[in-house]
Amino acid sequence: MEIPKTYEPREVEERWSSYWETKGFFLPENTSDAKAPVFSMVIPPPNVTGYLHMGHALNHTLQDVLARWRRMSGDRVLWLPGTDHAGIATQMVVERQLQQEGVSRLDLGREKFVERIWEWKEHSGGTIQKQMRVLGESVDWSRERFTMDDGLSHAVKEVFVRLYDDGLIYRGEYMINWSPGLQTAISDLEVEMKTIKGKLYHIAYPIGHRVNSPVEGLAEAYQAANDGEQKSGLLKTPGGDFIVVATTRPETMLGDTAIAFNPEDAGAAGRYQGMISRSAILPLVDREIPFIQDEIVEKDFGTGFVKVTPAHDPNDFAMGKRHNLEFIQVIGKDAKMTDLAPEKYRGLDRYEARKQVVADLEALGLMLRIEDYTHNVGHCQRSGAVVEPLLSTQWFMKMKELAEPALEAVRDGRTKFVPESISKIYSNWLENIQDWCVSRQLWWGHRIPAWYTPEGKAIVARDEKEARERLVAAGLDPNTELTQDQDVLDTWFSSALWPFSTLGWPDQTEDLKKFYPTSVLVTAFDIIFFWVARMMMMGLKFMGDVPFRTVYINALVLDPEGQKMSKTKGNVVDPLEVFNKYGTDAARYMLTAASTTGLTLTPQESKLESARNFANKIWNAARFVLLNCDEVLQSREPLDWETEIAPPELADLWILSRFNRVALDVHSALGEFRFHETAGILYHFFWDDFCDWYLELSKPFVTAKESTPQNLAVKRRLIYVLERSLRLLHPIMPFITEEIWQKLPHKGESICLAEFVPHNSAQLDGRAEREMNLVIELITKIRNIRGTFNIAPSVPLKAQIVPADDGVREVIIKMQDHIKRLARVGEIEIIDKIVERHGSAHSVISGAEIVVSLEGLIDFDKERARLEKEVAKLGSERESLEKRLSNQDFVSRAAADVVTASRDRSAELLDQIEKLGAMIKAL
RNA sequence: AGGCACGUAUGUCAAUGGUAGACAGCCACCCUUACAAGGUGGAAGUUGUGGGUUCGAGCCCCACCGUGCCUACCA
Repeated sequence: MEIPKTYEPREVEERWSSYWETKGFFLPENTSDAKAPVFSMVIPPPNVTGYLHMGHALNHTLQDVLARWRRMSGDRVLWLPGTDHAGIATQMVVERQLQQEGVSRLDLGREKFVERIWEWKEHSGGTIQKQMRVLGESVDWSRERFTMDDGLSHAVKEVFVRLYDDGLIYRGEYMINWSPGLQTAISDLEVEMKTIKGKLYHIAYPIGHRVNSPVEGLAEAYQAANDGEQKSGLLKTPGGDFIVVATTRPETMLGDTAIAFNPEDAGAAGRYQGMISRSAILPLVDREIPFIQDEIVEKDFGTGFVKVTPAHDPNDFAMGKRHNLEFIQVIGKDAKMTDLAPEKYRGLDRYEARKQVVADLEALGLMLRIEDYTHNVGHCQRSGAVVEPLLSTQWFMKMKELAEPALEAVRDGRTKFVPESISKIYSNWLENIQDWCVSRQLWWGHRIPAWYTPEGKAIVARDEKEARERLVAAGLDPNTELTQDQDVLDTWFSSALWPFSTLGWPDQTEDLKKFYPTSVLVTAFDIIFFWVARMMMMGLKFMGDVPFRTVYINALVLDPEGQKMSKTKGNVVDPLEVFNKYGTDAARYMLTAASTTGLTLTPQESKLESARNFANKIWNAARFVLLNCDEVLQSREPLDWETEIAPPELADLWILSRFNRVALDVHSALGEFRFHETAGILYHFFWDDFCDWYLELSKPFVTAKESTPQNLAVKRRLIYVLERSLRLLHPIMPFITEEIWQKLPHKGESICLAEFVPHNSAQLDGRAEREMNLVIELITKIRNIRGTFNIAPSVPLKAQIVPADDGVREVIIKMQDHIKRLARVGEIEIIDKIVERHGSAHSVISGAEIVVSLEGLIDFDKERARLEKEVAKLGSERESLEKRLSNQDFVSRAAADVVTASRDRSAELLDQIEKLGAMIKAL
């Protein structure tokens, strides 16, 4: 048999991923037991324009680990894949394409444009799906969904209509976030606040008089008025009174319809007593605007006067509503000044207008001060443009009523977050939730199912036919002309339905009954609000139950320097490159092992190397077995542990016990999403226990030329443990385990469907573990001596061992051949008492004393130092134990088993210290 | 501004209130018949600082210093 010395992942991976998919192993129907428990997950649908990034790689790996583990544990597993239509992103991609052809989407028209997008999707859209296939993710491709599919679109309409009928969706003119870059409204969540260095402009507004020619000296007067303790924004001059307001956006003053100040300033002792009865004349516009009092204005900020632009600022909008102000929209959707602005400014871009307004105010002497000012400005997440708060008619979803059940479901534990601390963040957001603007001025997406009569009355219905029926019901002419709303819904609207729309809702399908609620959602932290919370609300509203029992939040993947990855920083790591370089299994292992309790994950080259080495270790352990166990491997039937030819020996009982403990631990760790621990347990079991000890112990029998019954039994058990270990490793490292498993005696078509090893408590063997630990410790101590004195491995040593009791004696006799070989000792003598001390090195373990003859090799200073160091180490441990034990409070208050353990340990330490002391003395 | 995390070996991270571990790196010796992507042994820590609770604190509480994230927004 030819087997390469190092594991070559690439060739292996290609073979198995296509095999798995062709065979349909990942369909839940594949589970033979129709009554088996169900385990279901929906994938967080990636953006259809996207390609796999490290975050997906982590997210998908963890889901795959869970899916494979549950599948092997006998569950009917559904892991449903799909993508979302990413309205804005996708439209942008195709628009950019058109731009290169010199065509705009408007030239093409809506229908043709949407056709183009579908074409694009068919040809270029499936990148992530292809990547997922390469990675062998165990999703059910037969159930793949896309948010723009007929079924899911149907669900979207149904939800919209029902929410509307329930009064939870409404249309109205409100202040929304307008993205001038994208020419659409966006939701609050899509606005990203960035700190910007801007200016704060202090502007004087005249009270009760017009300013037609430049005013002198106002800036100085303003300076003087604010020099002292008492600051004031009211300037009295021979030419008349002025008030001063400050703004970061001077161009909006053209739309001012009031000046506001805090009611306390208006009171008897207030600075601005009496102002309420006066009015200002808006410079450059000459509009007379009133003063209003409003709590929202802070007295201590600036002058205490605030200009109010109800059509261009969310706070001002609220004040406008409260005080019945005029809403004058001076900036349009194209971010240019409208016809409602004075003629001079019309058509100017908002920033051009700002310059002009500033210049004009300066010319009039009304610009009193311009200071540097750092503040936060909303930017459109997608286009980067500065968001314009605009008054606009849009569709909204009422959230308060929907949020309450979603809060309750987490409070009462119907849905659990892992880690638990996430639930606080979730609740906090839901408790302060605002209504959701769901309409988007795009062409790609679910068109809003609303029709308008020529008079502008909106009829919400599933289709035009139903809209006409509803016309009749409303007593209107069914033949009246109807035009459908031009807008589409936010992509997240359809994503919010994902856990049930993908399963066939609103039809009561078998899948829906079987797989809803889903068992687990694995997702990233940053879409808790965008997605998780909204799914909770929609699931509870339309399915009457939570969409998932557990939400596991995976870590945020940082770059190797610990920085957040971003395209602008240019530090994005392509997971496919990493997976290619180190192998998919190694990369998966690294990601799993790095999934600790923290919220971030910093992949490191060294961790990947270590993971690759682990894969190679597995490969070579298997290589050893495959190259040496021919006669057993010829049998294709799985092997039994019990074999009549030779009874299990200590090492066998030990590894079996260890294996069962590990199987048990892995089960419970995965059950609680402790991925890091799972990876660690398996690593140490396979490398330390299986390779370093069990496999090493087996060597004399396995490599022996003659096949005695004992040799055969050892080989059989070796293969037995290896095959089962592969099963435990499979969820994390699917490819290498499949590759090897297929070469071993096994049952079934694939390790994917092999049983995930029932742990057998009866095979836990504390005695075997204790005895084997003694052997391991003994060998380690002798190796330690060899290392200290730099004795080459080729030089055989002579060891004497003093067992503490007959049990130990028996173990040493039983294992002496192994001990000799692994410690490279030529001769072992079991003695009752140490006689020859001079010229030997000594060691003490729990249960035995060891003497290694080093005639001519020993360095007494080194030996003394070594023993004294050991004494010091044990001594300090004993000291602290004794200190504790002499404390009456400890003895009386600490748990009994802790006290007992401390006493035992202390006695043990004393024994060893005394023995070591005697050894030093005798040197 | 408010909220939430986090500060542990050189790096990245672990550790139900019971004397701190892993991986990588480092030092020494070894190509010992699966693997040098390996083997054997070793060195490395006042757990950010200062208090408190407790028989006992890396872990719980308070304050401070430092770092990160989220939410909101101040004109």
